[in-house]
Amino acid sequence: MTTLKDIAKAAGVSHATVSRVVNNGPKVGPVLRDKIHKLIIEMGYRPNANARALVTNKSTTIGVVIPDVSDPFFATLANGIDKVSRQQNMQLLISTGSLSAESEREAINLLLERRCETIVIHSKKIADDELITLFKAHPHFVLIDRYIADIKDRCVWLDNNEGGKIAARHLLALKHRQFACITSTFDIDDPKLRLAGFVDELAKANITFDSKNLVSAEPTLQGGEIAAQTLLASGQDFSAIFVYNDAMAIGAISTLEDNGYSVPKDVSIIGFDDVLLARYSRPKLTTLQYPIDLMAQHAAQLALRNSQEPRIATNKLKFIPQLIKRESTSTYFK
Amino acid sequence: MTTLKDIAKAAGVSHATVSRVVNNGPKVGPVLRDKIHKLIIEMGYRPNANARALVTNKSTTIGVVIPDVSDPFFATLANGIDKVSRQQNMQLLISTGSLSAESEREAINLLLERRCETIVIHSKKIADDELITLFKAHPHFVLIDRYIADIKDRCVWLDNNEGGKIAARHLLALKHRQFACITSTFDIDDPKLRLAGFVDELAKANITFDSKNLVSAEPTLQGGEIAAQTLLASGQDFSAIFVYNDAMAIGAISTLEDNGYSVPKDVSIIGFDDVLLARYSRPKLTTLQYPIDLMAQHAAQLALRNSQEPRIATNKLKFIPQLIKRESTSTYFK
DNA sequence: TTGAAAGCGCTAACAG
DNA sequence: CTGTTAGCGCTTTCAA
Repeated sequence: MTTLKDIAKAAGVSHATVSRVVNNGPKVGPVLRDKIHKLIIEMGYRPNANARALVTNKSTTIGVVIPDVSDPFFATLANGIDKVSRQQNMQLLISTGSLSAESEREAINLLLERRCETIVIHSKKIADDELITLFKAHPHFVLIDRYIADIKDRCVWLDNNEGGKIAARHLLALKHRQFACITSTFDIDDPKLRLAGFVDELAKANITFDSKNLVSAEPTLQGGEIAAQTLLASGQDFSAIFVYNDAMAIGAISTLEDNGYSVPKDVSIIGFDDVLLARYSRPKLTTLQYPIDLMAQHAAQLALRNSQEPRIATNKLKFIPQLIKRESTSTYFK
Repeated sequence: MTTLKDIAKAAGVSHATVSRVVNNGPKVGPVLRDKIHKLIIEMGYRPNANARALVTNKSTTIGVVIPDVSDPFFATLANGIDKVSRQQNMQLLISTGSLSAESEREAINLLLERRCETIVIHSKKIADDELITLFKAHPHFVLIDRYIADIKDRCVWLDNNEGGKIAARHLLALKHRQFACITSTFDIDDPKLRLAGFVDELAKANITFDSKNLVSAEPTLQGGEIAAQTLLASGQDFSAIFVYNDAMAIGAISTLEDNGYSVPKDVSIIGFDDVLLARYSRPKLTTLQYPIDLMAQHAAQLALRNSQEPRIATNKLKFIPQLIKRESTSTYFK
């Protein structure tokens, strides 16, 4: 590829001068400037970003650690970050670290080697302690979708617990009194927090959640189908189900309807996340919105701000899921 | 950040030696090697990828130009590339260039500056000529989702025309004789090719497609809803609709059902793409599968192979959409 | 087996 | 306004 020197040689000037015109630097004579500009176009010169990064110690790159690009949730997350990075003329470097501590660590390391300006990390598997150490060492890291008290001003997170409470209040207001829950088998905090919030809120209304009505499965559509089958087979009574996420909720609905139960007439269902699917399932799904796009944008802004001194953390860090009332929940009357 | 020199100083050796142990290079004494290894861990050394890229002229980066990370189609594309790049210890640099020639160009340039090992480009707006010139200048580029004859051994593409034909054959076999089409207003080739294939195949069966039954809208769910309304309002007769993509098809279905038409009983609908939604809509959508994940993997492999001499192009380049028969189409009988 | 030295392409003083 | 120079962190000969 053409380099600064090539241009300099062709123009009969020093490479410093060429560098100046490339960077619109301090005054260069208009004649020279024009001549060099022409040469740059003609010879198809493109500055080498690596060389630049090396000398300036800036990389115009924002790194993102996510488990999987194709998952709509993470795709939306990445997109949120991309939106703000484009505004700042930065680029997205994605490092996929799927759900093991080892691979998350590896993903972070790769980004570290790239000397990204800043890094937004979605990590569910690395332990709190390790993350805390890591974040102390790298002031430009930001954690998304997870709250750790010791580094709380660098966590952009959703209050899952509150989400569970909101779900409970919604169903309670609809006069439901017997509940079931479908949760995820994945060993992360989110399902526990959502469930705990839900159960706590029931308790406040003097309802003890019967753990026989709790079923776990994989957090997928199929998982939801299976969980609903289990629930049905158990012969327990319930008029409403709080489901870990929308995919499972939609799976559960299809099982229920296949078994002659109508949603919401016989059973109310509430999901979590508000993915695209939720809006177009039949019945349309009542759910709790996970504003991941917005959160990602905030995380990116925070990250960018943290990457430069002085660090000011005025960002919104904690997000509350919002109830999206659609058609899968209704008043209980029997 | 810690550098090679820091480690060298701490170990009392030259930085060349440290470089050797970092790269498992030619024999370094086992004692030294151990000592240095320890120091590397202790001091948290991470090689600077930019410096490395500069000197080796390799970047272990694979660039991707797509309009939008959050669109499930492109997210899947990116994921396909990510899969093969991970295998090769490469990383994904995403450059979003939305739907204007200028921004696509800009996205490519940014990747060029990064000296990516190779670049997979999804471009719908840059003219053929310009792309041809660009590709001649950069033998490591690969074009995805578009076919240009002059650079055909570097295009990984779907035969959209054939897709239209397959749709037509399917509906014809189901005894439909009166058709409508919903197409996209976006000024790219895909909708035209799909439609042309569809119409041509009808012609083979001696059916002239009535252009009054053709409606265009934005290629989104809402677009599909609107298009179906227009179709309904026109009062034309048809028993089957070939829709540009799944999102529009699902939108069309919801409009039809809201207006008292049952799918597929009254109207058969066939989509295109086979996105996730297609599998979980009600009725489940009959559609043509766009194997974008697979295509992206092939593109990445081709790209990687093209980035090193000698260039051998043994890859599969042309893909044919496959009919996925679900519930939204059925035999016509009236 | 190890070190010295050159240089990748660029920016940023510092001179002139 | 322009050139000279040093050096970013690293790999890679070439010597020792």
